[in-house]
Amino acid sequence: MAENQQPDLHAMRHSLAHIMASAITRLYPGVKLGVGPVVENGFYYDVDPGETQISEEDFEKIEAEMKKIIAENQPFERFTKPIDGAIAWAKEAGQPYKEELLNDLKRAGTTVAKDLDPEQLGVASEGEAQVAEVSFYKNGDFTDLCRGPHVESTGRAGAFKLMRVSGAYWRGKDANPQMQRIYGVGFASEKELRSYLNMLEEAKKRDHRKLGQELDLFTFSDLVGPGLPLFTPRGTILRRQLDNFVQSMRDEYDYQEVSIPHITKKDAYIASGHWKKFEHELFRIQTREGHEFAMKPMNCPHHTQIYAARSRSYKELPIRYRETTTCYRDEQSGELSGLSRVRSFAQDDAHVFCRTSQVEEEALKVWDIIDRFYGTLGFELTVRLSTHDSGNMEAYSGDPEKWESTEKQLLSIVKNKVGDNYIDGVGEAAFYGPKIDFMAKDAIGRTWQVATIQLDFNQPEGFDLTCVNEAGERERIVMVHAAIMGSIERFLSVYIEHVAGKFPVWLSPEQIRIITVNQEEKITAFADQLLQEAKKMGLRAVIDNDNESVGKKIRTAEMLKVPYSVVIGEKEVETGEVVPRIRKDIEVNAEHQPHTIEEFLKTVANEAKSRVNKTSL
RNA sequence: GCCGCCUUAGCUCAGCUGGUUAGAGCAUCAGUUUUGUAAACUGAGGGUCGUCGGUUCGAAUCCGACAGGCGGCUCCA
Repeated sequence: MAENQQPDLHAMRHSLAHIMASAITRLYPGVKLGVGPVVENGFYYDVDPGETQISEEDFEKIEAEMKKIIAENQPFERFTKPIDGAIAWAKEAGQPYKEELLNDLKRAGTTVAKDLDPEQLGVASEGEAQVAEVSFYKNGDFTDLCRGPHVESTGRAGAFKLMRVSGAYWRGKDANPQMQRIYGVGFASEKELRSYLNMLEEAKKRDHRKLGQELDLFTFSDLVGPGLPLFTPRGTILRRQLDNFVQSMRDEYDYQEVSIPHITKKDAYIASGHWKKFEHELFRIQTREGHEFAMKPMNCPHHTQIYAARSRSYKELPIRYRETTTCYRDEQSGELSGLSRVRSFAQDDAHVFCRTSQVEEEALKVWDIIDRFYGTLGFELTVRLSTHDSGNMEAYSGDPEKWESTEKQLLSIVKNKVGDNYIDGVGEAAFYGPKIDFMAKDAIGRTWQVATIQLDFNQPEGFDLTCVNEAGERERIVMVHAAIMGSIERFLSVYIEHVAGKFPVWLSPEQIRIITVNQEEKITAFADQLLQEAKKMGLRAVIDNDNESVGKKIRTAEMLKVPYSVVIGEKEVETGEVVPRIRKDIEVNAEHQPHTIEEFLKTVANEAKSRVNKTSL
């Protein structure tokens, strides 16, 4: 079968992890080993080298040793030991982490930390073993506890490169000792390795932090503080255009815009349940009279109070509030990164207050907006149903039955919409309810969580939200939380990298750049006339009348990724026509040809209006 | 927050093992030039080498703390 002809990348990468571990053991005797699994594109091994530290400067040495082991073409030999014999082996070999894993295997039959009682992790056990024997793999003089599989011998492990070393908690718990995690990538051939490394270079080029500076979109200030982005005029245009697009679709579905303050009393978060869970992530404010306030980390409590300002009839429902507004969360400093994770961010937020019977229709309306938004921006979406983890109920509010029923409701919505084409996100729910999350796949194949539709039965309880029903009784309602971009900052980080800074015309901070050949009066006047016409049509145009060569000014326009530029000189003044220079990614139906100013501007304006990345010029 | 690495002009970076007034390109500003589709020429300004402290006759260079950034871990309403 053809499949058998394919190199088994998983086995190769796993073998590379062992080869790296054996190299490290040779170079750093006494090193204690953690785990060494296969990950996307490669592998890692967690090691505890004791007093010494392994740094990226040591990679050359480790790689050389690995290459030696590969050249020795040691066979991978599998053998088994009874569980108690294995534990004795770990003790003797001075491998306490392996011993801990073996104890878990013996007692619970697994080493997966999240499936185990945290109190019991790694504790030695007496009595009957869950696992009778365990397998080992040996290459050369290196032996490791391992389930396999491996390639036949070290010579067949493929091409690799060590990438980085970082800290990682033993078994992912921050109370545990921190080990050094050494990452490598592995591929079947040198050629594939090189093409992967090239792809990484490409990803670096479109890094939103780099483009944000080059395209003058946003900045950070040490005085203002980490995680607090400052948007320039250009960046603000982008935000505004994206937000307008979302809001125009919300308008179709009769959302009403509301407006709230950015701080609130602590009491609101006690009622919502957020205080209990996120007390330490709030920016807190003490008033001079000693009352405690907090910067809002989300908008639902405020919005509930607009709903709750008077009694509501069932006839009014659903009531849909929307607002794009900034939230503040005191994220851990090590978490902050560009626009992807910040301490102040704008949510394009909305809350629908409705009866349970109205949830499906409302969710589908939001879903429609999400489809149109991401479709327009060229993302492929996948859906995740994020539900609670019944083994970890302390992370959630409300009773389990209510969780079951609301999840069933969301499941049926998802099934109706996409059939079985969704991901099961057990344990991914919000503390107040299950949600439908949307993941966008970007132009270089990475996926990011973006939009979300959340069903909340807890906050209506906490804030006692009701409507008066047909029988004249107070009836509990539910809330649907819906963000399309989620956070504009985070969305921008994804989107800037998706398009590599080449925004479609409707989003471009600068749509047309008018370049003068020289500073002669008639040329400047013509350029200015073009500028005024463009402005009249609602286009964002800029004149570059600097005393620089035309080549230089073209270059500047290219580097700013302006979609259209026109050069204005003697010729244009005489004929009254322009030959637009069009950014390469924009699809054109014809060669660049002269157009009257009116034709040109009309075409660009149409393109901007229809939010496509095409032109009929 | 934790582990590791990094921090020299607005940006990108030189500055060997500590040794006189710290450099370059781009950007900025001024002058010359009046330019035709990806970088004209000349000149000028701009840095208490992230901050504070220490070692030393002497610190951009060595050590420490703090701040900020990067890569991970943990977390993510």
